[in-house]
Amino acid sequence: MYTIWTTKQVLQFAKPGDEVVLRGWVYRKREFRDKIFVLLRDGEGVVQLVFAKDRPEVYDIAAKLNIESSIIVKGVVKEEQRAPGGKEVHVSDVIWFFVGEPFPINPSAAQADSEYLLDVRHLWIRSRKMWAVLRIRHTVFEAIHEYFRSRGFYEVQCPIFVSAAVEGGATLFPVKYFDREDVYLTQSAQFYLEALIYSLEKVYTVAPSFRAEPSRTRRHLTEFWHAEAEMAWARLHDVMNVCEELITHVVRKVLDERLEELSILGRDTEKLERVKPPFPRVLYDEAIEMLQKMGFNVKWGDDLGADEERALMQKFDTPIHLYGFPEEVKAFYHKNDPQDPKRTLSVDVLAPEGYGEIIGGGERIEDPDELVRKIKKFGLRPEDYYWYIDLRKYGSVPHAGFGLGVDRLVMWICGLDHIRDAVPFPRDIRRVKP
RNA sequence: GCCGCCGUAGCUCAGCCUGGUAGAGCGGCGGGCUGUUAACCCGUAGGUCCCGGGUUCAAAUCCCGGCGGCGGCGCCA
Repeated sequence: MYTIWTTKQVLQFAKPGDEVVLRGWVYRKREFRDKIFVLLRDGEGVVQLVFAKDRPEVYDIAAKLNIESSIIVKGVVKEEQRAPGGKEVHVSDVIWFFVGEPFPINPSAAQADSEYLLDVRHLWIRSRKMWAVLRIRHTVFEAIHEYFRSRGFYEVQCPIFVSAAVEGGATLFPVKYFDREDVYLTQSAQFYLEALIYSLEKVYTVAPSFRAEPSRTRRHLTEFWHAEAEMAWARLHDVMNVCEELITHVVRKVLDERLEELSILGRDTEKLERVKPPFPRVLYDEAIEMLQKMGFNVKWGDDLGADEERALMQKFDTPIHLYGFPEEVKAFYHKNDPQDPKRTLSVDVLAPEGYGEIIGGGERIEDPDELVRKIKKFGLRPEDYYWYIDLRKYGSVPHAGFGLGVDRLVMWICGLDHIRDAVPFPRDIRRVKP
C-alpha cells in the first residue's frame, strides 16, 4: 500500500528526492520530443508532472492522456523554478489511469463564458473558476451557521411543501400532491419561523426557497438558498444589528480562509476589507431625496427600481441599510410604524458595486386585528392565513426577522457577473438541466 | 407581461449592410520541436449556414412566417 499525497501537500511539505503518490485529473498537457508535462489537478490544487521519454512505460501512457483523464502516479519530487509552484514530480510509475473521450470544453468557450458552459455544467464545475466559487460558497454557509449558533439562535427545519403563499399566490410553484391542487413549494420559511419563536425565541434556518417569478435578470433564480432568522421581542434596530454583524462575519471568514480562491476569481479584496459595522442607515425618505437631486423622477411612495438602486449605491462603498419603506411597496406582514402609519418598520440591506438587495426584513405585525385588516387591504383571504393569525392570539409579542439571499451574497463576495455562477446547478425560468 | 439582441464546423466567432463555389482560432487526428505555463510550428478531417416559404439566372446574405436561445425591465432574496 502507499500514502496518497495531495497536490497541496506536495507543494507545501515535500522535499526534493521524496517519492510520492498523487492522484487526480489532467488539467493541462504539453508534449515535447523527449518529455510530456502534465498539470495534475486534484481537489486541493495543481502540480506539474514530468513524463520522460526514456521511461517508455510511463511516457506512452502520458501520450494517450486527454484533458480531464484521471490518473494515479508515483514519482520523485524535484525543485524546479520553471514549474508552477516551484516543484514538480518526475513520474516513475503509472499505478492506474482512465483516458475516456476528449474533454468537450476548451478555452474559447471558457473565455466567452458562454451558454454552452451551462449545457455542460456537470463538467464545467471542474474548472478553476467553479472550484474557487464552490469553496467560497462552502465557507459562506459555514460562516452563517457559525454566526447564528454563536449568538444563541436555534437552527430549525421548516416544510418545503406548503399550502399558502407568504406574499401572494402568483409566484408559487404548484406541486402534484396526491389528489390535491393547493400544494406548493415554499417561497420562504418566515411564517414557520414566526411560529417557532414562541418555543425557542431566536431561530434560524438555511434552506431552499422557490419562486415562480418569470424573471430574466442576473440576480434571480427560481430555486435559491435562503438564510432566514426570526427573533421574539426584537425591533427593527435589532434586525439591522444582526444583519450587519452576520454579513461582516461571513466576509471576514472568507477573507481569512479563501484568499487563494478570491485571487483565482480576480476579486478586489480591498472592497471586501471595507465591510465593517455599523453599515450606513439610510431612511427611505433620504434615499428619495438623494435620487431626486440626481435627477430621477421619483416621489415618496414609489418603489425603487434597479436603476435607482444602482444610482443610490454609487454613493456608498459598503453595504447599507435602507429602511422605512411605504406600506404599499412591502408585503402585508410588515408592521406599520406607530409614529408614522404610512411607513413600515422594514429594512433592505443593499450590497455595493451594483449587487443590490441581499436582505429583506423588519418588524412583523403582532396584533391580530391589525394583521387581518392588512391581509384584506392587500386583497388576500384571511382564511388562507388562519394559523398565522392564530399566532397573534396566544401570548403575542413584538418580533422581527429577515431573509438573506445566500446565492446573492456569494455572488457579491466572489464578484461574479451572474448569480448562476454562484450555484453549481442553477435553476432559472428555462433551465432545469443538468 | 414589456423592450432589445442572436441562431454559420464539437466550441468561440467572422462572412450578411453591398446576393456570385463555406472561412478563422481553439478542440480532434498525423507529424515536428531540449522546459512548457491557455506552449509553439506544419499538415489534415470536420458544415442540413435553425426550419419553411418567397424574390432572383443565383440566397448564409434580401423579404415573410415559424421555432429555439440570450440580455434587460418589472417583481423579489
